[in-house]
Amino acid sequence: MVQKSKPPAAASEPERRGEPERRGEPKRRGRPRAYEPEVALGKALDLFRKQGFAATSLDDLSAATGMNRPSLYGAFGDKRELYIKSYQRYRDEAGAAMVAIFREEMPLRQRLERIYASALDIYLSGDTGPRGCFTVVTAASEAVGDPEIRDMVLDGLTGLDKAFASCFRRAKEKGELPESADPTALAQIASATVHTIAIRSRARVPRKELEAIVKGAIGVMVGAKE
Amino acid sequence: MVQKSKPPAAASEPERRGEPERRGEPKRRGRPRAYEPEVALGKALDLFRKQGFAATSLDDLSAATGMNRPSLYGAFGDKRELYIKSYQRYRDEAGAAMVAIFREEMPLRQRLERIYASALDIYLSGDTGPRGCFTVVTAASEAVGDPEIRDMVLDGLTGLDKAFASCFRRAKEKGELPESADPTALAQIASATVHTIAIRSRARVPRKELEAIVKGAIGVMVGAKE
DNA sequence: GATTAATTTGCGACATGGTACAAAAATCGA
DNA sequence: TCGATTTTTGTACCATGTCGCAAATTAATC
Repeated sequence: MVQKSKPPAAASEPERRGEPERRGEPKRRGRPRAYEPEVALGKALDLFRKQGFAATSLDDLSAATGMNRPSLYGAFGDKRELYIKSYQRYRDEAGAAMVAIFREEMPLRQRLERIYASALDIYLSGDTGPRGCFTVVTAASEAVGDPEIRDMVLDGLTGLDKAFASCFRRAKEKGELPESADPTALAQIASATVHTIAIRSRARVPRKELEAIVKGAIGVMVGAKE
Repeated sequence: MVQKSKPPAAASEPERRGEPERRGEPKRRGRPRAYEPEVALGKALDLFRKQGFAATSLDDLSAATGMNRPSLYGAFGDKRELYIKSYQRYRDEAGAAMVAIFREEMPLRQRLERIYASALDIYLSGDTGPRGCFTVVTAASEAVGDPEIRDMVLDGLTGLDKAFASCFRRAKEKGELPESADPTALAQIASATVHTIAIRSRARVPRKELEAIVKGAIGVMVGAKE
């Protein structure tokens, strides 16, 4: 029970009821919702990442979000739709962190180091256990049977491939890689390294070991650190 | 319904009832079982690989194995025990195929090609969809919450790492790799490549693309094919 | 007060994991 | 030959979970 139906009686004057981001929107009528969809979706995402789709019941979700089932249903649709929305949210968050590092100007090795450090932060976070990569976990489970989910997962996988590829291409142009380097192949190795640490993180391999894997992989990709 | 309770009235003489491997065993008393545990376990494994632990019900398992629930329970224990036994069976099968290739004498590049071809065969098989790598799928789902399962998964992951590492060490000794090559780092890349094709296979990436990934990775590991 | 929208309660039909128990089918001993 | 014994099978059952929905309730705006 996280956000429960306490009437927000704190500020007795009716001044937008503490909702943070309601700017120019057309003033919601009717009974105000007792939850914030954004934070509820975040809680749902946490649960799904922890337990997976099938092992997460609506009651679990209801307890975690503080919304009871019908409210959940009304706000997000059924369990599958909630899973999809959670996944989109994940992509927005995790993707944003990655994109920032891909965009910024820096040497190749440093960029890779920061990408993997960021990935490890995401995969190893979680109170009750490492939450792993939601894309990888979803690929392993729901993607086989659900075409819509599969397409989203594929989009995530190839998105990372492409980001890495263009990153290696730029590095090659700047002379950071030998002329013989194959940016596409390197990108797939880089993605594979992301996937392997995602998998291993879920098996509770400690961060030190994952960092060693990353270090070795970077060494193979851009040459051992002199 | 796969092996159903047809009394095996075919061979009317009571000559071991067609059960293949009952050699010198002390003659089972009581009503004979209507199933063969080996094939039932195989069917259970298929289902678990397809749907995962949580999404597979005892009724599903019962239907697939042709055993009804009490028989299932008596033969293998509860659902979790059955999952564990299925995983051990998978490791026996898939592991054997791999070990054979690792043992045999052949050039490094060929060995890698055969390893990955064998992996792809395993991951892409399945009537209803690619079954993927059971180790990877289990790592992503059950390994987080179940220490016993986690240990088995870790054993599988590190087993592959070690096999690759010793394979690269031998190759280096034989002069197939430059003196600067780092067998451990290469082994982790090789494992990562296995993991990435395992993940992607579940997202229904076509075999051609997976083979291209493998080819690129081999190129990075042992040098592009001249 | 009327309207609108979100909330809560609670239902109904069904699936789930697990078990109890009697009938069935084989071997063993006399 | 025939019953006793042993093991598996099949049916039925239980308590609990499960999803989705239809009322009824509450609170805000008009």
